[in-house]
Amino acid sequence: MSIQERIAAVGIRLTPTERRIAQTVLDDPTLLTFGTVADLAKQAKTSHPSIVRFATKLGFEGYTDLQGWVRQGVADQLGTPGQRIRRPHGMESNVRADIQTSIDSTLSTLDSSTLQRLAKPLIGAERVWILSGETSRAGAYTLLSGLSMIRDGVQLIDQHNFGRDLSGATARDAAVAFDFARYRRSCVCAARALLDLGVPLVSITDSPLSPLASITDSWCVLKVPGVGPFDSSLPAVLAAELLVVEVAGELGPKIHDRIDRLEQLWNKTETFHRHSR
Amino acid sequence: MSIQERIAAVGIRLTPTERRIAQTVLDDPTLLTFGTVADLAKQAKTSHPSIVRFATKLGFEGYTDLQGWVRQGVADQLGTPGQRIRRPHGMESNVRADIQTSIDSTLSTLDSSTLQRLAKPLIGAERVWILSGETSRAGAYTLLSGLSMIRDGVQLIDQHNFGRDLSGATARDAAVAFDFARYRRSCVCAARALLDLGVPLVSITDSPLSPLASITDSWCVLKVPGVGPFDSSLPAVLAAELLVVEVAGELGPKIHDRIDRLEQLWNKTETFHRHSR
DNA sequence: CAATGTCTGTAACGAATTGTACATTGTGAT
DNA sequence: ATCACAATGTACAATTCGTTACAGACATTG
Repeated sequence: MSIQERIAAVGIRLTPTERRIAQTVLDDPTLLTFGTVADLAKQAKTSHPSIVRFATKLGFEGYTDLQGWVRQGVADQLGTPGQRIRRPHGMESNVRADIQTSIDSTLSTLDSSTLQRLAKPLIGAERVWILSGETSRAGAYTLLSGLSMIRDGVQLIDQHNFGRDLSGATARDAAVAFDFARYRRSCVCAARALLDLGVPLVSITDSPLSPLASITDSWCVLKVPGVGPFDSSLPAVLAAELLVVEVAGELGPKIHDRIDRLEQLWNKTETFHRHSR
Repeated sequence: MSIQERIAAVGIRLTPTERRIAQTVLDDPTLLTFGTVADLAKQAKTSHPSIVRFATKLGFEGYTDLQGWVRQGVADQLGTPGQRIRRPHGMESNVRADIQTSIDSTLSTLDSSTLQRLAKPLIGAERVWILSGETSRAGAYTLLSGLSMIRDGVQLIDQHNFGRDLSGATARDAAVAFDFARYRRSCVCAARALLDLGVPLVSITDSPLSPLASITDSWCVLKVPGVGPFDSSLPAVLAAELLVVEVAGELGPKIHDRIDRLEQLWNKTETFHRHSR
């Protein structure tokens, strides 16, 4: 049983101060292994007794008992240095390595200037249309969610209603198309239709040979690793998030008011659970 | 420089008792990291001052100094790789580095055994319900998409129709809940409702303090980096994909037929663009 | 509005910590 | 034998530790 589990076990019964202590402990595990009551109290901005109460609430006799338990845990790991680097066995390590390099590659592909170029059409656009295939749905959703929070008029287009939704698109709008590997016919068609209407198109795909890369000049190519039987959505999601950051950066302080209003709305409608952090 | 090297450096100049202390320290490194002067003295069958003299002869101010140095050494190895990278840079907010370490941390959190534990309820379940908050929507979609391809009865629950959709859930089903940071009230409520119905719940969250961690025993905690104004969805998506891989692996060759059939269906309905790759 | 109970910080106390002054022992040289 | 000196243990002082008692603040309830 880890310290995380032990905290979670009583998580709901913790008072605000104890919750703060828990967070502090989770942020820096060394505090608990090496630190004293005073150290912890200072870091969590509370008093000594609250630390002790925290320890007892976790089911220990006192702080000494708690610290002893934690130390026993790290002492066990300390004894066998070989255990520390236990590599995941089997082919799994390939999947993990692939994911790492994929993220790495995506980050270097989407460097500052590329990102700027891709984000540019989205900043001044009246509306932003988002198109996506199946494996890239997560990326499209991320872009929708992120962009919606910092600007109006963002629409995710479902494959079932291309005609209805796209009919009002104009050259003052912009579109982002995600499409990977098995290019969705409907997605490609919709992208072509938008281009015909004069809408600037940003396409995020996985090959220069993609049907979407050839019909626009704002595009990027991401490397998509296979994870298990299917392709990973991570590069698409990462690209979407970086795009949001870029657009947010360009819009600057204008978005602060917007976010504040969103915050107030959430509070009023009690969207969130009470004990948030 | 390790403690062994430091002892060796002054090895020749050590007195008999100091030599005994050194041997004791080398036999059990735990004594130095956690023990007090009294503990060490007892173990080495000597007196308190000899311990202090031993510390000073090694070039430290006193025992406190020596122990602090040793603890710093193990603390460096103790923290996660992500924490280690972040240490020297201080509070620097580098989005790209944060993303890298976040992926890194997620991969190490979801090791083979943890993944197995989390995936287990999803394998035999009659139906799988997926709940999600806002920032984790992308992860929920990824799980829906991936799981749907390898098994039947996967449902993504929208916050607007919890009641209608969940009413038929039974103890033979399973549920996966994504919820991060600002815990969605509706998501927490739905999770509780499912638990009341006896449905096994797997929760993927960002803190042991999450309301979802405390009410189930299949859960994991992911580190979510801030990307721009909002939190990243990458850890959730990655977790979802790894879960799919795990479930797919457990189901084994059964899923091959299923995928083949899916393939044929796609071809017949011409879902994809002709020039694929 | 009073009563009650929970939460949390201040103050104090005994135990344990490290470091130091001093006494004792052991050893080798003269 | 005795002196010099290093090695080691004893005793004590100054902190610091963890813990407990107590009282004020705060919210909740009747």
